[in-house]
Amino acid sequence: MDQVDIFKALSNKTRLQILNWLKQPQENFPEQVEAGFSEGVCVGQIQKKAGLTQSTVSEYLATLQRAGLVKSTRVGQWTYYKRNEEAFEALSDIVKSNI
Amino acid sequence: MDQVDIFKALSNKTRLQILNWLKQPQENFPEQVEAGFSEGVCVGQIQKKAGLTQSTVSEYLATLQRAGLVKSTRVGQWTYYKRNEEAFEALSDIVKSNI
DNA sequence: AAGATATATCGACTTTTCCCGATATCCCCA
DNA sequence: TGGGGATATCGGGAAAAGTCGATATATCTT
Repeated sequence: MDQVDIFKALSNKTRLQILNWLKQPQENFPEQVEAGFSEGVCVGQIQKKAGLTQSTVSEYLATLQRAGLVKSTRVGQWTYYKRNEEAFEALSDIVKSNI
Repeated sequence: MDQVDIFKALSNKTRLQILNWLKQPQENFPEQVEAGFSEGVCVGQIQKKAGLTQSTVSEYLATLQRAGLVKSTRVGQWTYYKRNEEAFEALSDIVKSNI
């Protein structure tokens, strides 16, 4: 994945919002209690909050994952997404000294 | 200028290259000697190196400037562009802690 | 004042992105 | 083992971005 694709993934208001929501899953996704948050938040919760269709949100999450910005875990019928913090640190360093 | 527009400005291989070239103007634009580099590099030099048309490069530089990533100075018939390093530091911080 | 040069803007066309509905796939459970 | 729920993928129409050639604007020179 090259830098252009990372920046493209970040070039969308909804995708930026999703990343931001995933910083505080407990606050932003109160409905998801039983499953805990260690694996992340499932697609349906994110979709509901984003107010876009399921297919759009699924595609957005795939885009973020291809860029390396989130990681996913499948548990039963659910896919949980969470931030990949290492990627943000690496990107921050790139912006600071390699662009 | 919001974050989305900054990331959009960075979502293009040529624009990333231009930003990178402007980190070392002396090395990357050896033809531009007489004018010095304190004000930056003029559009024509950047265009020649990018290998795209004048209108495209001019538009790219305008995009980078709207995003705050470069600054321009008009001197006679030339417009000199240089990096706005403060913007990169600010963006690095945003990526590290605000996205 | 006129021509030359540098840059910006405009109009058009192509490619990409956005976002949807429909459908397929995967997994659970009665 | 079949129905239902969660997610992924596909196909498409609308909007935006990429890129060009042509033209406009600004400035320098003579």
